[in-house]
Amino acid sequence: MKDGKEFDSKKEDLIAYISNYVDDISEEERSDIKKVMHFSSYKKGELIHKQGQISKRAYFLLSGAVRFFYTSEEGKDHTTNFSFENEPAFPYGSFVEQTPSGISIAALETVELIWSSKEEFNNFINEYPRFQGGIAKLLGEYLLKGSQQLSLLRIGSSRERYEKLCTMQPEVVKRVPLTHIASYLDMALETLSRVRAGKL
Amino acid sequence: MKDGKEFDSKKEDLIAYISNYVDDISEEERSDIKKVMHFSSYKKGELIHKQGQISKRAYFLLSGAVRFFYTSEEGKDHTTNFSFENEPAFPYGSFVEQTPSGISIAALETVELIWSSKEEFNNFINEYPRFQGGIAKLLGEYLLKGSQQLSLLRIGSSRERYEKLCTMQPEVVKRVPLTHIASYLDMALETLSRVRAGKL
DNA sequence: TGCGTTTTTTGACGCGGGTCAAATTTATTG
DNA sequence: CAATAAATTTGACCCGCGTCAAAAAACGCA
Repeated sequence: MKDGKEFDSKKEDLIAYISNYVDDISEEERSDIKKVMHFSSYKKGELIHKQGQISKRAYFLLSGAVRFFYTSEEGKDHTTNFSFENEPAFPYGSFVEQTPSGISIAALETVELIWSSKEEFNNFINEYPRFQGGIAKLLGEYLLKGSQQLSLLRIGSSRERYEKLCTMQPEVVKRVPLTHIASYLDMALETLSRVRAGKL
Repeated sequence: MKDGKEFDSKKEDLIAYISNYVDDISEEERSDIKKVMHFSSYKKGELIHKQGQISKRAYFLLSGAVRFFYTSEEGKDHTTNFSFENEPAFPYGSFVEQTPSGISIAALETVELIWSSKEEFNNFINEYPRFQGGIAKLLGEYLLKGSQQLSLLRIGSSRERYEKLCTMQPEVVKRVPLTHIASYLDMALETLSRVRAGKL
């Protein structure tokens, strides 16, 4: 929860990411980006954001992995996405429109991240409007990619879906426990286990 | 294919749509938007865009309905989206990055639309950079909504998925032939038919 | 290192829904 | 309005995968 200039170097990761979408970020801009970003960390299993709450912070992961999921009326968990280091991780719609989010975010491993509050974020965009288009595009692309992947992963036999995941998101297969992969692929844990054992 | 000022009034629909994302569009801006938009129409069944080609035009539907789909290696059709009047309809990633698209777009009914070429579109954004953020957001939201809906529609039993579609996209149920609805919901045509008959 | 907890595997059983085939209804067109 | 084509329904068959139960393996902590 500490937050000093000792983390400035880590914030460079975020700036590097943004610079793919906004050209020639000046020294002043870099410095102001760093000013609005704060450091936090979470332990494995902790909730970073809870379904139903309004997102107050835009997170960017420095290390670790998180899982996006929602709980249906019947009380079942449905994983909708994963994020890893150097990726944004927050409920976009909820943050932008300040409405209750449909999803929770939980740490799968120890997570280090930086974040900006909605207020700071808005102030920054007002100060530097040229960032607006780029950041919208950046977030748009990131979210769309995730959402399209999910759609793709949900057609075909269980074997096919697992194989798609292996090629499309090898990182997930390596770092995420089977329960959550099964939930992400929308199949029973047992089925996933059998697919991996080559029995299906 | 004709394109005169007789269609100016129809182009207002597009401007109305954009004005949800860009404030206070001036008379000059309106007029320049109209200048870069052209009119076309397609008959039922015609291809508006073909999988594998680079998208050259950004379409906005004035009337009618279209279907987005791709053909897998095995030659099967997979419907991924529908668009109706007053909605954009083009392969966004392909248009933006000028890369081959993964999807085709076909007219489900007689379609009237307006479009802007990539070149005109770019010129317009360069001329009026304040539109960039808003348009990125507009397209981002539209695409994301579609993609998220698709993910939702692909979990649960066939009956559940059909019921979700009825509440989420009643327009689709009304106007789209069963074959394409079945493909969209990723279930066999026969299954969809039985669900509707209450036999499943 | 040993014990308890969590994760993953394995087995048995049943049904939702896919596939193939054919009938029936609804559109299209001369 | 007949005639052909297209869309939708119905039936029979069967297998992929969900569910329940329990064993085995891997992990976490004292």
